[in-house]
Amino acid sequence: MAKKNHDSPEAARDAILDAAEAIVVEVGPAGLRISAVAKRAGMAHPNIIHHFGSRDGLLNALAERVGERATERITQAISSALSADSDQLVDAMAKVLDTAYQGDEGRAAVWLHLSGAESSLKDNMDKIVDLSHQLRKNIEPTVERENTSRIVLLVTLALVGEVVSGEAIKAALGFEKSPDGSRAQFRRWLAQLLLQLSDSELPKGSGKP
Amino acid sequence: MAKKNHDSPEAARDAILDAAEAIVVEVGPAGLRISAVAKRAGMAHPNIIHHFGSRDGLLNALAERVGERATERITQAISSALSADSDQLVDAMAKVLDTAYQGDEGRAAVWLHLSGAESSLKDNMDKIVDLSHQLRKNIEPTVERENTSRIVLLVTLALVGEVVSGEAIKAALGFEKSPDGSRAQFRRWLAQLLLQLSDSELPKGSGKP
DNA sequence: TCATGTGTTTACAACACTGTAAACAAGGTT
DNA sequence: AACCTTGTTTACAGTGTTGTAAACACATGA
Repeated sequence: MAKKNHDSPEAARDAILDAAEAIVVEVGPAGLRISAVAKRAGMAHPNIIHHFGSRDGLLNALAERVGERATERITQAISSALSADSDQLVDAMAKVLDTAYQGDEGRAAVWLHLSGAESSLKDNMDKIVDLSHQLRKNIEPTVERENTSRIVLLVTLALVGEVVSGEAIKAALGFEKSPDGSRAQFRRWLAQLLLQLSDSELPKGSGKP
Repeated sequence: MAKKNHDSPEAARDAILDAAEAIVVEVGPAGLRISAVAKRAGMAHPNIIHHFGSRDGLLNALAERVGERATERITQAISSALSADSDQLVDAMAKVLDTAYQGDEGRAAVWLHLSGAESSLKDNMDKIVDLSHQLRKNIEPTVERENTSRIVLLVTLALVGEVVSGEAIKAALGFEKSPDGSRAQFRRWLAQLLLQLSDSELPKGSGKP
């Protein structure tokens, strides 16, 4: 006896992707077993292969969806910062970092990329750099785009590191976990630092005079 | 017929750890198969279990060795920077970053930590913060230790991110791979930025006045 | 020379996981 | 009402991986 069908293949695919995303967030990319995904989605595991072709097909589809969502959330947060008053700027910037650092989509995106799943990373990064550069130009019109790229690179790498082993490293360095503890303070600190970089003199392009 | 024995159990363990480290660097922690390690070390796989008890035992032992070596290399580089003249400081600092970012031990340490292997992370991070704070105090005696921790956290997270998906992110952001390309420039830029942070006004601890 | 210890190997057991094959169920279409 | 399409399930095959058991080889010491 077959269980109740989904109305459309899209609905089934979405249900499977939801389950897969939750599991990836929990156990990481290596631990993803399609039988576990099937159990969580309430179906038998061959159904997943029917819809996505293979385990890799599922991972790639998930990477695509998750990358898009994370990028949309981050670009939205930067856009908010773009239209913020200057006295709210630090708050808005901290929120950008919160958005990037806290979202499960971001975590899943990193995990998936880590496991070799492909996604349109370049397009997404381009959008983020564009918006970030607009923000920096709002603060100081003469800033160089090259520096924007560098700042985005630094923050992105830190984000990935945060996702991968942030817990252990922060704990080892004595950053408290509690809300409004030193971790939230760290984000505020970083937000201020990034905004300050827009104003102050950054090292020149080549590094050598 | 058994193949030529190692002289001591330590020699055998070292040979196994060498092979395991090379493989972890290549394929990441999830891809480590003890049979592959055995093949590379020129022995049969049960011998690995004989020496380390289990696959996890091997991973933990490797994490310990690799963490110690990476920490030693990094602290050594910071110590060099400590005794550098001020006109060589940027070079020395860039070398610290190179040491951290390029070493295979660093990559393996991150991979292993990622796979759940335990190591004495806190002790190693403490050493690094101590030396970094000495360096910052040399430049400006009034710097706060809290800020040193934050800077080390930021750079460490970025290092982890670099190891995990640095290739893809840098490529997506248009950083060239060639030696002396924009990646080397990025490290120089970051080195100058970090040194500059020692001089300029950093955000206050709480972030709110 | 024999005995003991241990590094090492071959053969195997047990298990988990992915992917396949065939049948079933439920909807829409003619 | 019969048919076709497709979402879904059960049963199974195949493969790869960890860990075990027992035998083997080589060194050291009595």
